[in-house]
Amino acid sequence: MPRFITELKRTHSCGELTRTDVGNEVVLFGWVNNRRDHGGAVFIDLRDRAGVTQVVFEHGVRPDVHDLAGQLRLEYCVGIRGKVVSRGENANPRLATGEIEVHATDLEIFNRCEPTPFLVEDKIDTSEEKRLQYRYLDLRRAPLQKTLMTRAKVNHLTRNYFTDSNFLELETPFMGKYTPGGARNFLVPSRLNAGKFYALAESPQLYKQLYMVAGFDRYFQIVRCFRDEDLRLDRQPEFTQIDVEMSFVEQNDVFEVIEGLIVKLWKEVLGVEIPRPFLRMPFDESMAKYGNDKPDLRFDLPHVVLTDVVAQHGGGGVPLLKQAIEAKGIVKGLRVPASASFSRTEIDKLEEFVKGMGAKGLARAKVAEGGEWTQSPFAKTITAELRQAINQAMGAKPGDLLLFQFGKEAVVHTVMANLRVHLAKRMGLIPEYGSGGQWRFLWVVDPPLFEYDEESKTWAAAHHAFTRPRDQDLQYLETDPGRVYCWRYDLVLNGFEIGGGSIRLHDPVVQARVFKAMGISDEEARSKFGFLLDALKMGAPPHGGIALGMDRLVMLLTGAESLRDVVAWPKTQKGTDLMTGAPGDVDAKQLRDLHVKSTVEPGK
RNA sequence: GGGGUGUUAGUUAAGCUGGUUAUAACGCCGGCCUGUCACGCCGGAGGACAGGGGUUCGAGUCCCCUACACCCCGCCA
Repeated sequence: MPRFITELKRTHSCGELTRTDVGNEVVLFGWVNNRRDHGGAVFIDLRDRAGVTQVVFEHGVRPDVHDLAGQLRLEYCVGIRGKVVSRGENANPRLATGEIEVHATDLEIFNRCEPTPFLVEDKIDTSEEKRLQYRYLDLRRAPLQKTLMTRAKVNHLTRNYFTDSNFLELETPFMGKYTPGGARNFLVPSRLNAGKFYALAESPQLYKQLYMVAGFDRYFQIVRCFRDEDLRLDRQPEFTQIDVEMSFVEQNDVFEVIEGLIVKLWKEVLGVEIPRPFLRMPFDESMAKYGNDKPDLRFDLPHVVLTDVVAQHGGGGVPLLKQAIEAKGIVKGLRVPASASFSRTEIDKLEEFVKGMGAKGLARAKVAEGGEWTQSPFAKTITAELRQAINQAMGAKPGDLLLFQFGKEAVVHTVMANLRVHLAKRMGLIPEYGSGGQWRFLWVVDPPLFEYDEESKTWAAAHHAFTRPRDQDLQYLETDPGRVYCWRYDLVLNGFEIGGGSIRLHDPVVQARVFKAMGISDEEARSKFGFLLDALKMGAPPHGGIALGMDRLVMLLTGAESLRDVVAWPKTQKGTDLMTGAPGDVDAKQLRDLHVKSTVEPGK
């Protein structure tokens, strides 16, 4: 028998043989996806990343090969040689290669396989814990193989798109200087510099701006970023950004380039035409109507801000509302149409849901024929005037359910934003996972430059300190910082933030005023960002850019339920790698070399 | 730091108001079978019920704590 690999080279993948190959001799390599042993004939579904082909071993053809085939088990890695034969009447329409099969004349078992911890099949039937522990087996499954192939395609298309548009792919350091603010950094102790630490880059932000100063006026990079923050369904501690920066541009120029990329990706990957230009919405409108800056626009269910209405009526006889107004809180309502018909029990469940997010409760009212409220804690005390005003503001109709939140602005927004999405899923307006075939792209634009930090009683940069304020707002920089809006933008798709960026502040004079408004002294600014401030004084061009969350893009493109399904080797919610056991212990000598001493007691 | 869901053969699940030997399917092992494709048939092995503590005559089942996984709040400029 000739040797596989050295003498018998692979001629085809397991996904490409068709009728036209009938009669040809082929060599296939792959894994045993399934076996059906009939004694005199053994059927094997042979799988590689391209697909599955049925291979038949018949006793009458080659008794020795047939005997060996009898040893085959799931996930054995094998090579076969044989002849392509039409299956005629026995064709399997569920298989892409179902019209043919290969009658094997040679077989080599490259490697046997112990019983796997779970069956390698398309529709997985095991815990995510097991999948992550044996990730290389999980990755053998066709859905994940397709996802990673899509990911590779997105990489490829992105590189071509930017390269064709005269962008340069330039790299930036992962190990840099720790800069305060923003995401928590992973730290790397320096062996050569006792007591000093590198920080892993949370993004290439500063370096890409310095590329602009250096004159590389169109930059992009598909780059890994590191953030030591708690994980979520759409957040991993290391993730990939499509990072872009351009000189001599305004916001519209950035949108133009990015929309072009998105349209291309959706067309090439999904065959879907995305209309341009994308919708735009001011940040304040998004907060008011949806409670966050990443609204899912596949459904309506808007919030109604009732703060002013309630204030005008002095709380309308409801003590809780009065207190909320007096404490400078806000009041929001959400109208659930009568058609949704939530039962009392279901509404109580909604209340549990919102309490888990910091809500004190879930005030509700069912609207009766005459506009009266029933099943409501407010029904008895609220004045008819306020009730009517709220009904009118919310467009309430008989049978509708009105839900309310009031109190601290941030909590009300968060609770109502999550409630809105939760309701939409319960009402079947959007699926639990996936796009449902709807792609609602949105630019959220024009946010405030600062947000007030209750703890430190200071104005902090809502994003980063190098975002360009709107020219017409510069007059308020010293007197009323909350009125200063800026050239910042987020790209949102179906409730996910898939990108964000800004036009940068390249004017050193304005930069100094921004730092001052933030209560940052010149010395402090110098010590933290001196290199960038110097650079801005040396002919820095006007510039701006954006970073797209590459993993999230792929997650949405593939309909994956979580970022973990589009990252080949992801971490668990506690940031561990269940396959390798990282993070792990290191020995005392390593720590000594790094001038590091752990504060954790041994055994803890 | 907080709220929620879960953890029973290799895997997925069943196991009721606590009761004697903890079931099933797939996988695995042995045997039979030449047209299966969720192949079929016969036989077999395989379990510290996540860990610890408690209640009880008796705990997979009830209570408490811990660990791990997942979802969310905080956090993520």
